[in-house]
Amino acid sequence: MAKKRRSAARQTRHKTSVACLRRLPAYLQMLRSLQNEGREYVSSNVLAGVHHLEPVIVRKDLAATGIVGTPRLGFRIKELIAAIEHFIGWDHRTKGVLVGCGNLGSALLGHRRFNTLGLEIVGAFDHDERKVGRLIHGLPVMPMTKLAKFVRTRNVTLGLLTIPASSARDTASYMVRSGIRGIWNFAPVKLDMPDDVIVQKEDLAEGLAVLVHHMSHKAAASSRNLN
Amino acid sequence: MAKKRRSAARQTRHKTSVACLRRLPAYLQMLRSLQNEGREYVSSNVLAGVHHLEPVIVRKDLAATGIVGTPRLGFRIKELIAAIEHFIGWDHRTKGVLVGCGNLGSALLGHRRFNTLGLEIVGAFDHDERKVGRLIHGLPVMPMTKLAKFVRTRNVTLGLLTIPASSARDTASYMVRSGIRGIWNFAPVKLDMPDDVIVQKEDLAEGLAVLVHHMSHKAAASSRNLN
DNA sequence: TAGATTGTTAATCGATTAACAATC
DNA sequence: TAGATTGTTAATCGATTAACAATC
Repeated sequence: MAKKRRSAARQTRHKTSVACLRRLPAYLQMLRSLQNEGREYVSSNVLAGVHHLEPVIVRKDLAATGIVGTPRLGFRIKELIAAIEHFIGWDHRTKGVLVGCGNLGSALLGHRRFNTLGLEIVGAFDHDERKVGRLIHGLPVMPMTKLAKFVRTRNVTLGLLTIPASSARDTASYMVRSGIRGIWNFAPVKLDMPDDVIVQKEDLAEGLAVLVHHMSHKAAASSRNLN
Repeated sequence: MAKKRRSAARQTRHKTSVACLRRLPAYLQMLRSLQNEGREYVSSNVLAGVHHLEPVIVRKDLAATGIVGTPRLGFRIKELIAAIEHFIGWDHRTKGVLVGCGNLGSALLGHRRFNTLGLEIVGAFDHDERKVGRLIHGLPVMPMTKLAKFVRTRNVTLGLLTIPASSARDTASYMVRSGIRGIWNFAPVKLDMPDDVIVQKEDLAEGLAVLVHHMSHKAAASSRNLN
């Protein structure tokens, strides 16, 4: 029986699928609000309501975090929150610097939700000297020349890249040379980085393409019936 | 032979995968810059460089748009751009209204790249009366009470939802009652909508979870070798 | 105990990759 | 023609779903 139990935890060794990782934050959000309501246990069935998921998918995802539930009761919410946070890496704060204080960059600097997501933006940088010194949501914009020292003394590992496509590649290299190990890339450019640097690309165009295609297609589908 | 040719175009009828749709914008971006360089043809091999893709994936994706290439030459860039834009629905402007002029909303209002992506935000709205009347990136913020009439007279089909989670659901319903057919949802909430309304959810937490997990895991992987 | 819910194994589905014939 | 590149069919892979035994 003890052997059985360990097997669930061992799943952690399987390479976790990106699909699973992307679903975990939604569970977390729901779990927190259930916890605020004073509930103690939750079933995979309830959690599945967070999107349009099958309960068995939820159980598979949760198993990946090493958590074990109780038949008839479900999962202990408190335990589950801790397990998911630990699994993602949100149980400790990750410090990040933001490079590129334009529209999007400024918005991210003011994004309070990051507090809930284990991310703390501790420094803002920009190439543009005219922006240097300004306060954006309480953070002073610093010149790029101070990046390397800042990253080292503050022990920052993550960088948010929010500059135009043209200079994104050079800036990213500079960030990595400064000690950054992971880049959240909001520029519409593919970054070629050494293997030990993690890059996560974020591109609004992707979601918009899916949305607009579905909208045009839905319209097409109904008018096609006229044939 | 003519029959063979038509079969490629016929692929359009297959339900297109979301994965494919998400890749198309990146091809488009590269195609445009190749066109600016004056090139006329491109191979699937070159396009594959846009991410870390296999050329055969690119050919499959392009086939979904109905385009047909030429052996040895590749694809005519001009034709290909038109085909992708048409397929996604970016060959005609989609008009959108933005609801929620906070940090993120303001940033999106100033996001010039949407011009390239067939999206034109023609109106900005907010619940907060104090924001009404302000100009954000040239657009005046309007009160929610004017939404329905605006949507109808301007023939707007798309809505960008950038308000806090708490009121997102109610606001979304109101948008749909006002005539909106598609919602680009930036609030961390699942929206339950009638089947004929398309919802595309955008959640930064997903990408961040993937990034942070990979970063922690990479670190764990190297330190694990010490055992 | 009976019943609800978990965890696991097997089946299905769809997307990616491999292999290769067609063709300019 | 020879060779590069396309388009297609078959094989592989991985994720989702179905089925069900385990268990509180």
